[in-house]
Amino acid sequence: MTSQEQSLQQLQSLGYRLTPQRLLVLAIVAGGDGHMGVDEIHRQARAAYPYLDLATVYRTLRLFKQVGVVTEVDIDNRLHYELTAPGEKHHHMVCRACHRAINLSPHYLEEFRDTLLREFDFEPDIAHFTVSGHCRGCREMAAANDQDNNPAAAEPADATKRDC
Amino acid sequence: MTSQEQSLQQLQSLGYRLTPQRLLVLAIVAGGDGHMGVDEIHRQARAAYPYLDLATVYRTLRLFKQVGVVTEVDIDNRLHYELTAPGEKHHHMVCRACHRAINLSPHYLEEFRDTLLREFDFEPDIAHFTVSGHCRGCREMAAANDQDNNPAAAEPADATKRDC
DNA sequence: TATGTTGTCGCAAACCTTTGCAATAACTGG
DNA sequence: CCAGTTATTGCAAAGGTTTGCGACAACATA
Repeated sequence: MTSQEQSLQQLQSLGYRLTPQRLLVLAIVAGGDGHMGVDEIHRQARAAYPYLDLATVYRTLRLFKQVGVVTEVDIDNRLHYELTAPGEKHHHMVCRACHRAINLSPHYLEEFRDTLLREFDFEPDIAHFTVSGHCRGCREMAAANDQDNNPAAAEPADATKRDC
Repeated sequence: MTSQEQSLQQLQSLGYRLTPQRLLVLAIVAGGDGHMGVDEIHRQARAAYPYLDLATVYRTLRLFKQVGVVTEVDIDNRLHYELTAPGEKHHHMVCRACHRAINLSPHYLEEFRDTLLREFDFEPDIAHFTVSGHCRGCREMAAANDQDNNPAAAEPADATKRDC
């Protein structure tokens, strides 16, 4: 049984129905290479089934996420989804500047999770966890720029407003 | 010099302008008790200055956040803001079920930050960090409910769909 | 296979938030 | 204190995402 079929069975066993729309969305996310934007998933899905509504895509992906079939990644305020590869689960670090996503092994979060659970009885949602910040490349670029505009003087707003 | 005045000076030194709108929003957030929703801030601000636009409130708060004057908390997909108390900085744990926010000492995140920085050269944005999950109370309630509906049988979708 | 139950769909409208733009106002230097 | 520069405003419209609702379709049962 493939992992896709497993997912479908799981959905069904939880009382959800297997609809063509869901099969389609699952197939597309599974076929994609890495995380995909909602609009891209919708576009591809429409090619096969033109009536599929965007709202349905959102609802389907939200369900898949809830059940653990897909992982949600928020990239620059846009939702992206990728198949949750069993056995190769990972979280994401998303760069606020270049918007690239870097995979992060769960190992780095487990300790954090354990601490919160132990100390506060708070169960963090680490299954869908995204850390935003600034990646190496963008940090180097920012550092270089700071050197350029070097000559002391607090740079005025527009330079400061750079995202990176 | 109060911490508010400090914030204003900082804005100015970064090249931003001190406008009545900004003073107003700052005063309201400072006057509020804990984090406030954007609409609430807007409503209160309008009482003093009816022309203030919601977009301006959003822009102002985004700026304040960027500069570190306020801390952003995402509660159930709605932005909330609170003054960044210097010396008492904290992060938040937000419960996906009851939507309450629990403060979290920075201490718990610093180690995590150091690791990411060391291992990946990735600087996480811990300054504005919110961990979502499920708090003690809601977890206990969920556990209790599971006991009720006990008699085996995978509960159908609607029970599973509960948020907590 | 026929029938009932109820989860799901498509549609349209709402939601919160961001953005483009021209007019305005805050700061700078003279 | 005045004029020039440019950050900021209000407005309107767009953006991505969610939601309410009636019609429909998936599953279970007989």
